[in-house]
Parts: sequence; structure tokens; C-alpha cells
Amino acid sequence: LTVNKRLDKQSNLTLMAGRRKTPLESPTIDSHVCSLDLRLEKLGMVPFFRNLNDEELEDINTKFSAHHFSKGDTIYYQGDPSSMLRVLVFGSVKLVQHTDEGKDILIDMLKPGEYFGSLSSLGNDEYSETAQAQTDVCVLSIGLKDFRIVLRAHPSVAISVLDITDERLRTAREQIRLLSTLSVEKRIIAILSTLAAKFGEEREQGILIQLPISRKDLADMTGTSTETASRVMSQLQEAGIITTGRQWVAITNLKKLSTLSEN
Amino acid sequence: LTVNKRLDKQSNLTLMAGRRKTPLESPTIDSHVCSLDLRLEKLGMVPFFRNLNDEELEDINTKFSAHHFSKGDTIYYQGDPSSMLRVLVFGSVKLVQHTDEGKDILIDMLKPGEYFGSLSSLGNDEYSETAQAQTDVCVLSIGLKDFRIVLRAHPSVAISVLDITDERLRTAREQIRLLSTLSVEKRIIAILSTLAAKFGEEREQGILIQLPISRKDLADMTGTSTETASRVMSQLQEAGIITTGRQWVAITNLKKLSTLSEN
DNA sequence: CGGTATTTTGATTTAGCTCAACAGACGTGG
DNA sequence: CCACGTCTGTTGAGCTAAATCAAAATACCG
Repeated sequence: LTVNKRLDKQSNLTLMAGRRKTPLESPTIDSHVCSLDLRLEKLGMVPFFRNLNDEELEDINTKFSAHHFSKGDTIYYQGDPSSMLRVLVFGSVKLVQHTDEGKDILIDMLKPGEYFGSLSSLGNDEYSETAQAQTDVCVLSIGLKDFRIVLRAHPSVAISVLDITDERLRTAREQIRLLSTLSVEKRIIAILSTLAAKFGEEREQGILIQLPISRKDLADMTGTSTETASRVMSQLQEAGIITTGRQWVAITNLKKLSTLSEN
Repeated sequence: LTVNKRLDKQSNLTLMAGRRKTPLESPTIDSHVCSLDLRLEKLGMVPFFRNLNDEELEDINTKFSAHHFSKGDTIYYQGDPSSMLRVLVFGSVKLVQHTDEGKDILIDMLKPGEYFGSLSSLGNDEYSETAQAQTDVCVLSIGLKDFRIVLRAHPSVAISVLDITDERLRTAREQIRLLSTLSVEKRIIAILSTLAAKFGEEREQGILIQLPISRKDLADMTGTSTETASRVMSQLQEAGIITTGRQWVAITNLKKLSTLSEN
């Protein structure tokens, strides 16, 4: 993979400082990473195509097209007519719902291999959320009708997609539980644990969450205000549980974090 | 259908009173409604079997077994090993999550034709919620492995189940939005609208929600306390928007209700 | 280096929780 | 059919978590 690590020069200088700056790797991709010749390989990595043989994969491959988006780009907007199913191949994407009152809800953050866009042509003809590139990304797209054909031809794919969707439903309901029963502090702790499990990587600072996450993102994930999210993060840092800065978080004391979520 | 309507004698007497008593029909079913001879007919009504021909249906039918539960019975408990997929044939079922701290979350209320239990044998070997009969109910059950076989043999079924699950995911995320952004009053108003659309029937009192719903149920659906739910319901009744009593609600002014939810 | 976006911190306000007591409805058994 | 016990809903008062408003500090970007 031709990934350019844009190493920040200060990352060495600030190693011992109380609050380090941008320890995240912000990978940028050459556009050809997202090119035709790599699609087949990528498709085979996607969970719901994993059981297929080369011939089947080849067939499905022809139905997909590949696109590149830069960090911050919007892949589709909530309310747009929904017509594509997408598979994230590289980078990370966030799904956001906007409300009339201007509040946002951050529904999910995706990593490579996950699908988004619309699945079902049933009734819902608009995207129910906005998809935004959180880093530079590469995305494969397939038209809904074509995807239906694939599902019909390959029951194992349909079953895999069903399993994944069911799992997401479970996660969404868990989120409802958190929102209904826990204090803001505990909700943020829970989200940090989840993100660490999904995106965390071992570093000197602890488990670094490999994603640009702002206070507003945290607030939108936990249904609170940026100010409150900031206060909670300050407390957690004060308590030596996390290390954090602008758009990044690392968990330095996972044990203590999980203790707090119980209590 | 041999359904006994247990007509409450007071329903006539109290027609003009400010607050009527138990206007709900509480149907009880003779156990043989849930018997073998009716299963086939019922299965054909289930959304995801609708496209199948008689022969296919017959085949699937043999894999299901029928069970009757009385109002208040628990069909399965959160944490039990999950092994069955269930289809509600008659009555209504509620899905509840319990928390360590003793708070409950009411995830969903089901009507005939909807499925519950577990879908995916993937990883999750325990029910993530408790299913309780809200009225007398009749339920068809199939073992997970058998259901997998059905899915594999009938792609159209797999696709239907996927569509339904996707729709539920959308609903769950909508619920997350409500919890994250709206006041308790608006959340209750939103739930009342939803319930009216799903379970409402035209009556003299207005759109009567054909289900026993307590203040606690409302509270557990909206993530609030019974006291607050009660206060909101009192206000709504005061404002002439709903009529309500013990375990029942009717919406007398739907227009005004939807006005309130916007504002 | 200056401008902008993000984060922090403080002060004030408030929605909704909790605790508490009571009232109305239900149903059960005598 | 009535009396009684139990469950469900109502209402009040005080308290607290978190929202909001406001302003300053810090990091990042060109």
C-alpha cells in the first residue's frame, strides 16, 4: 500500500510534555490506491464476500465502481435520493444525522470493510443520514438494484449482510440503553471504551484512538453539549485515565476506565 | 377466529364520564387458536414468507412449533441462551432490556407478523432482551439452525428479513435521535404518535391505542421517570389532546399533537 | 505571524429526578 | 355485590446534573 505517513515534526519534541500535539497518523492516499487493479483484492476482504470463490468475486467486482474522497468531503447527504450501497475500503467514515434545530447526532464511525449507504429499496428512498469522510477514504459503490441481484444469486452474502445488520441493531439498542440510563460521564466513558476497542492502537501514550475526534464529535455521540464533553474529558485527564488534545484521545489507564463505567 | 371479547360491562355506563375506564378490548384466546391447523394460514401472513408458494410454505411450516402464552407471561429472559427465532401470530409482545441498576428500557412493542428472538447465530449466544406477552399471545418458533437452512434455501426470505431488520435499525436510530435532542415532553409526544400509527383504532374517544400501556411503559420507552411521564400525560389531557386512564391512551386531537412535536 | 477553529473554564439557569404522600382503580374472595 | 388490599397513577417540594451563555486560552494553518 502506498500510504504517505505525514509525520509531524513536533511528535518527537513533545514526547515528554504534559499534553502532546497531534500524535495521530493522518494518512493520505494516492488516488491510484483506489484504482481498479486493487478492487478485487479489497472486495475479498469485505466480510460478506469472504465466503465466495474467485469466479463469483470477479462477477461481483464488475458491478462495483471505486471512488476516492478527501478528508472532510461529504459522500452523500441526508435527504438525498438513496441509490447506492457503499463499502468502505480505506480510511474512516462518519455517519451523522442533522436535526431541524441544528443539532447533530453522530450515529456511527466506520472502518474498512464496513458497509453504509442504503440497503433496502423498501420504502426508504432517501438517505437517513449524511456520510462524511473522516480521513481520506476509498469507497466502492454498487447500485441498489445490482446489489439485489447479487443477494438473490448468493444466499450466503444475504445472510452475512443480515448478520451484520442485526449486529448493528443490537449496537443501536445498546446506545439507546446508555442514553436512557447513564449520566453523561458514563456515556462518554462507554463511548471511549467502544472506540478504543474498534480503532485503538498501542502507543507510548497508551491506546491511541486512530481517528480525529473532536469534543463536538464526542458530544454528538453521547447526546450532550461540547462544553460538558470538554469538562468530562478534562476530569478524565486530570484523573490520569486518558491523554488528550485537539482531535485526539489516548487511553492510558484502561483498567481504571472500566472501573468507572461499572460503579 | 374464535376470539372472546371480554366486554366490560361498565364501558356503556361510563361513556360520558370525563375519564372512562378500561376502554381497551382485552382479547383472550382459546388455546386451539394457536393450534396446528391454523399455523399454515398464519405463516402465509408473515411478511417474509409472503412471496412463497404453497409447497414451500408447507415445507417451512413443518419446522415451526406453536406456543400460547398468557398476558404477563415471559416468553424468554434477557441472558437466556438464545436458540429460537419467533414469529408473533396473535396478540402483542413487548421487548424490554433490564439494567443492573434496576431500570428498564422498553425497546419495542410487536404486533402480529413481526419476528423476535434471535436471528443471527453469530457470536451472540444470549438474548439481549426479555420478551413479555402484553396480551394473551400465540407465537411460532423455529430453531436457529433450521431457520438458517430456510434462509439458505429461499433467498427471497433472507432478503425480506434483511429489509425488516434494516428498517428496525433505522427506527432504533430515530429513537437515538429523539433521546439525544428532544425534551421529555416531545419524546412522549413522538412515542404516542408512533404507537397511534401502529396500534391505533378509531373510537368515540379518538384514536385508541389498542394495548395496555402504563405510565411506567411510557417512561421506559422515553428514558424518563414514571412521575415525569405522568405529569406530561396530565398536561396533554389538560390541553384536550389525549384521553387517558389506567393502562390506556386515546388521542383525541392528532393535529394538535403533531403541532406540538414540531415547535 | 495573524486569523480561525477548537477547547477550556466560569457563572447562571433550568428540566427533570428523587423522595414522599396520597388518591383512584382494579380484582378478589367472602 | 361489597369491602379490602394492592397496584397504578397523581401531585408536591427540594435538589442536582447538565444546558446555556459568555469569554478567554490554545492549537493549527496558511
